[in-house]
Amino acid sequence: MGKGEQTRQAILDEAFSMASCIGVGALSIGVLAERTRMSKSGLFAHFGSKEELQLAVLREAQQRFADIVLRPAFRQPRGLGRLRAIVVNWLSWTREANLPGGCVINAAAAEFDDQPGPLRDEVKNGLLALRRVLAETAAKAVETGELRPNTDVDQLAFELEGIYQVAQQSRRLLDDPHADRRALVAFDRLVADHAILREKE
Amino acid sequence: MGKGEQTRQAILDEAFSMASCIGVGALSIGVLAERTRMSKSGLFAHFGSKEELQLAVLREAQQRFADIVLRPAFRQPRGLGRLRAIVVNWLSWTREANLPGGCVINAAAAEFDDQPGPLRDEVKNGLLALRRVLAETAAKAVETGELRPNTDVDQLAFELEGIYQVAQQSRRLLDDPHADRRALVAFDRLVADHAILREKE
DNA sequence: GACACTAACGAACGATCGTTCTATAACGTA
DNA sequence: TACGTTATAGAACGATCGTTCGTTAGTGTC
Repeated sequence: MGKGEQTRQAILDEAFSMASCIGVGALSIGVLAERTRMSKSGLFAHFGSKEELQLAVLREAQQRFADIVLRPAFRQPRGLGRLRAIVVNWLSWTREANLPGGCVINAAAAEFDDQPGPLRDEVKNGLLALRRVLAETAAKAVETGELRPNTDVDQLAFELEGIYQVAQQSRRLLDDPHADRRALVAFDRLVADHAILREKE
Repeated sequence: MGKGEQTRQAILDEAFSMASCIGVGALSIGVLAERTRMSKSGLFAHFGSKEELQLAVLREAQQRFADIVLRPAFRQPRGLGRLRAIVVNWLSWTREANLPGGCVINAAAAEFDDQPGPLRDEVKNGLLALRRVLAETAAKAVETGELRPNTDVDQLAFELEGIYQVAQQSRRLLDDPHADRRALVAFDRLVADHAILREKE
């Protein structure tokens, strides 16, 4: 990795953790330069525009999400276990990644849902892709016979996303120490509703 | 209502709808003055500081929420019907209120969850109060015998909030036209899980 | 008609914003 | 060691930020 690439990654690291606290939209090149002990112009040269920097942060977030949440879960055999692994990793990924201020992606989702442009598109595509992964993982649990054949996997992905969002809000804003537990309770109930009943289990 | 109060309300109306699009944190006194055809200083005098203006917007949001979502629902007799009325009003309240850019409160929740101060406190208290209302409404449905006595009403409020959040995101960011229907499906299933079973219903 | 009070204005403040330009280091290759 | 390339710095730009100040209208009261 060349020197430039190395610096760029260091900037991105700092920007990533900053964005997690104040939001991608509130990122400031001046403050970021100060934190990385660079000049504004030197830092700026790595991205060409503020928007490009913000996009880079969003892409970085998606990549880390895939590395921390999805990839490990996919080492589980397909089925309900894999789906549950995703949820468990998902709930704790802001602690694994360098995200002192919570999930960048969901914050950006609320921030840009009304502002057309590349940033909104990036967030939208990322979340659509995630929904697809969730739905497909659920579909595999149908194949394995763990979920009922008539399960609406898109509805399931929808509800999973809801569980995640409220868990984040409860933990971060409302300081609820039981948020994760509540999220898992919700997940188990949700899955049980679509599970194929086995006697005595 | 005196002249001053009238102007202040007009400013607040505009700020409210602006905040819904760009977020409470991104409100700008200059832009707001332009939109209301006032001078920056004239507008500023009504609030004394930007933070005070932001607080006023958040309080306005909570008041409108109570007027549009809660008050009408409480005209229903206590029980599941009332709970469902809250959810239905809740899902559509951004259309009733002047909220072209979605729910201000939830956007602010994501924005300020990491920034201590009066704004975070205001949002947190508002959302805690909402959770309380939801839980108490559910508790009344236990009293009427519609929900099981051992229902965890706080867990239920938690999950309701999740359903709302993902519905917002699906509708606003992902442009999903079925978001509200999915939310109601989720609600009905959630309630059914805690309902007292009646034969043939 | 003088007076107090409120509402709004216009100008200016220092700070910070994103961005541009030019210059200077540092580095890789010959 | 010289040269081209890349990486970073420094200074300045015009714009906008929140805020302050002094002043001017409008309004009701004695």
